[in-house]
Amino acid sequence: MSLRFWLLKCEPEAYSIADLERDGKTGWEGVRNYQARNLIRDGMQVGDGVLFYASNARPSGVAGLARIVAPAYPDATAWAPGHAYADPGSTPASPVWYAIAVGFVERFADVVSLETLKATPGLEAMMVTRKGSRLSVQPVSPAEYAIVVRLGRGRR
DNA sequence: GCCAACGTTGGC
DNA sequence: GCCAACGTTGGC
Repeated sequence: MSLRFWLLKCEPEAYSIADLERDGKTGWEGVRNYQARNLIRDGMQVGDGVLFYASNARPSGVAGLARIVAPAYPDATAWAPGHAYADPGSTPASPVWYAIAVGFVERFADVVSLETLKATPGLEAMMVTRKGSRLSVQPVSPAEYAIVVRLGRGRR
């Protein structure tokens, strides 16, 4: 199966591309939206490319690249007592929520801002450029991924 | 901090 | 199953 591409959103205050660079890889946990869950559990494969998107940032935008480094696994934070993302509906025997392991690839010298994404031909259909798109896990086409990588590396 | 857009919840 | 109320997201 050929590689797929994704956009993952996170607020830098919670976890930034610099944190991922430091850690090398991280568990992308705490997703509590069914559409996003389905993409993680059913769509992501090891080796897939990830646009690391910083939301609620100045500016918001794609801060770098990552890669899926392990298959999806049940999100144990759902049944961790007192955890901020605890969900009594999800149990080890019957997990509802899934997480994915993401590895650092590259940090862009400059964030490719949402404003730039919106203004770049070829990205009109990209979910993140559409008004009101709140999904924290989004599919990205190979062509869109290539365009954003080019923007991030400063070549036009 | 504001608030529009969206997803979820729950009464009926 | 409808839909109003509510909570959250996220750009600005």
